[in-house]
Amino acid sequence: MPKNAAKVGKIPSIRRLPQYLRVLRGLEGAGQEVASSSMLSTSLGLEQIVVKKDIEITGITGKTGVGYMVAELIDGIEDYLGWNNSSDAFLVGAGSMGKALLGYDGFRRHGLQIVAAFDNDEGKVGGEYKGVPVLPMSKLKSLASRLHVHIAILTVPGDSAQEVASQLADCGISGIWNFAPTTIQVPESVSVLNEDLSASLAELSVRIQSNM
Amino acid sequence: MPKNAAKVGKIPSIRRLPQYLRVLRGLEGAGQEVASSSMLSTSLGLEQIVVKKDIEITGITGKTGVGYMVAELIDGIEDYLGWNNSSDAFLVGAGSMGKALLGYDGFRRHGLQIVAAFDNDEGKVGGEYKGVPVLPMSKLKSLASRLHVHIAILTVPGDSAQEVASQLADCGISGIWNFAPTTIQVPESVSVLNEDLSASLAELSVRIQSNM
DNA sequence: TATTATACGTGAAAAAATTCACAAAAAAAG
DNA sequence: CTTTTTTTGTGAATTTTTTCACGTATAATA
Repeated sequence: MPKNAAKVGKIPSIRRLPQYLRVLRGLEGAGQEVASSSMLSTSLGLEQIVVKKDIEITGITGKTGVGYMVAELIDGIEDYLGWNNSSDAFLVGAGSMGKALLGYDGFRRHGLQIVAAFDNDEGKVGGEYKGVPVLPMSKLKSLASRLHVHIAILTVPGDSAQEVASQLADCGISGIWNFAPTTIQVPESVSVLNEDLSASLAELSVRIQSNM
Repeated sequence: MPKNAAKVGKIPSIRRLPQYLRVLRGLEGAGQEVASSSMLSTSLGLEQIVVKKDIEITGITGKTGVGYMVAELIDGIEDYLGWNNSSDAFLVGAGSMGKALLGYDGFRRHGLQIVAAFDNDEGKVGGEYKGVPVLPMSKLKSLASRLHVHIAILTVPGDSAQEVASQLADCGISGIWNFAPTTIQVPESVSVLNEDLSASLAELSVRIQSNM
């Protein structure tokens, strides 16, 4: 019925998968070999059926009456997300948000390795932060093609976001994680994910107002 | 039909409202008095019908054949979000992410004023960052009740998030914006909004894989 | 061994969100 | 003044996501 045969999958489910991964890794470290949906659901504050349906999309099946094999489920989720083979990323904009993300060690665990940061502030260029070199914007294109980097984290101010995004698209980047509070226009071949803090603040504001 | 008469509203719509606000403020600054859904949709890369339906939830109506009054729409959205009367917030955890958020001046525009930061690192306590004083955790409870603060931004490491969240709930905080990569358990009276970076990374990863 | 509790898998129902389709109003154009 | 274009508002259809209900398999218990 729908035109797109290759469906993307359920986005809310995809967004919950990392939570399972986090719990499962803890279980694995504790030597637990099996995990049930009820157990995962209580430790994450979700409904059991949500866990089962989410796991279903990864293709991993458990054993009736027993549960899921922890190691197999971890592999399955990582596989589904493409997080088992680490991919390199650039970070553009070494301001405070950029630095915060450079300091976030969770990315490594998720198969994302920030290999270089870029900025056009001469005071920042040349140095390094958390082991990641800060390079001038002029080096972006040559490095992108040389290192085959195709993910970029965009943490520049809103008014330069569009220009940088265009540059990134031009460099062959295929995914932009946009932290700037601006809508960026890129060719269709580039996936953009907006990390919009004000959206979350809006949701929280309304939830507080309605006492839930 | 549904049990809850006071429905929260459509969450995706709520999360998009700040985008309209951003564009509308730009228009207002440029002296534009009227804005149509088609114009808003093209500048944000959304479908026109999405814009119309989103605006519908705020209760603001436009004029057929003309559009929406910019000033009225801004007011209406701010009103709906509760962003017209500024509310104070605490930030707990003055690490790199905490500092990045303290430096994010967008909050002010969204009616959120961070009045104090808390940390238990003695090296940080006593100083200030971006004009916000960094106080010891021990001061949290007394200040919360004295200043009637009811929103907290949680930027502590994952392993102390639950403990701090419990403290916050104990202080009468009614909304927690959780940046820690952990599920926190709080009483029902407290709204939690998880800002899960790994969820976004998961979504981006899958989208890149499926070439869209 | 029989019974009970646990737990997966899945088709179907329900709810939420998006998209369509079109009537009606206003402005612009001819 | 009439026609065309633009645009809101909304009920309905569609799609997506969540939730339910139940069959079946496994383990534990009596």
